[in-house]
Amino acid sequence: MFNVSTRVQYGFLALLALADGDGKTPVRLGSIARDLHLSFKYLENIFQSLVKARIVRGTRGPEGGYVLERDPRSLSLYDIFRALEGPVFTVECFDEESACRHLALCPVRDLWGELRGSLEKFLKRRTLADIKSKYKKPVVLAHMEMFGVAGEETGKKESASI
Amino acid sequence: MFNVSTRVQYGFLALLALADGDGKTPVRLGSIARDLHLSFKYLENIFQSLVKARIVRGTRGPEGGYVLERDPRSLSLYDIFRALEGPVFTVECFDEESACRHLALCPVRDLWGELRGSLEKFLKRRTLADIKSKYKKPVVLAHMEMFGVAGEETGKKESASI
DNA sequence: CTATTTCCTAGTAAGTTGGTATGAAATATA
DNA sequence: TATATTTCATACCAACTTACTAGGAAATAG
Ligand code: FES
Ligand code: FES
Repeated sequence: MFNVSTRVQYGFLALLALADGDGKTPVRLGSIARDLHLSFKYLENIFQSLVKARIVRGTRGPEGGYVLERDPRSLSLYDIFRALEGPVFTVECFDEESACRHLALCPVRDLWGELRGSLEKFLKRRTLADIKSKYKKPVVLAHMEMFGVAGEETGKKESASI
Repeated sequence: MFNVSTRVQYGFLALLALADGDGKTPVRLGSIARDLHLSFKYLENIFQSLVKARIVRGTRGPEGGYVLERDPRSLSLYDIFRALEGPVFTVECFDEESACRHLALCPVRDLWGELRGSLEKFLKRRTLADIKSKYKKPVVLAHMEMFGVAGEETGKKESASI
């Protein structure tokens, strides 16, 4: 089965939030989590993988946050999958431990190879910049509107209503 | 992540074993399990799904076994995936319960749609007959040789060596 | 009647997914 | 220097999926 994990879905959305900015001023996870209605803790978890893969760079403390470390035009969906999920495509026949991997000529093995190839080709072709430029409106803003949130970015912590 | 489950791998291999035959005389799971070095019980489990999906038909008793119920030229890899794994592609954004599914215009949502499309297109294009005809040698025979098994189909239960 | 083979319903151990919890380390600001 | 803020690091957990196994009922050829 092919499942796009929530790690990838949320991570990708959050990366678009970084790409929406000017690329210089760090974006806090707190604001992304609020805007996209996602778990802050889970986003932190996800972003540690992105840091390790050198896709983003974080700076701590007040005025801290994350910036993209790679050019969105060369940052592919494949890179993001690899950073967040590890291997993109698995099949027993390709594993070291598999009994059948020594059969040189096998149409079934070839089939899995082609499937992997087609999948990777798709993922490598799409970059963060491609997706971002697909519609005029910033993606994060669009999702905020979906939740009926007013776009107050530096707002005063939505008032002390508790 | 995309994982081709062992259900699909083994099931596909076993279907090729049926396709290797004349299409009339039933093939027993016992012989397939022996030739491909797979678990008989697991194959039974897998074939129940194939029966339910009307891909194969079984007849019980001695001289029983399975035959293909569908033409290999129209039996696609997609059909086999569906029968054995259920949904081929899942992503939260497409689910009923997902928070974001009501956003009409979303480049990210479009991206997942394209990914699904590309995957399904690949799987629907390949048929059992295609793969079978890719090499001259029957696929099952090739795998048997890999295990160093002599091709004795109706053999005498590999002698009472226990 | 008996051996053989599929059919059917369960169950289960290991791995993956989708998160939480807790606290340490760094840093801007006062 | 003290403090609030933010990332960094490690560990944990519940629910779900995967990859099987178990035990027997039902059909059928000889
Ligand atoms: S060699 Fe792995 S399926 Fe044929
Ligand atoms: S609507 Fe689901 S990701 Fe945008």
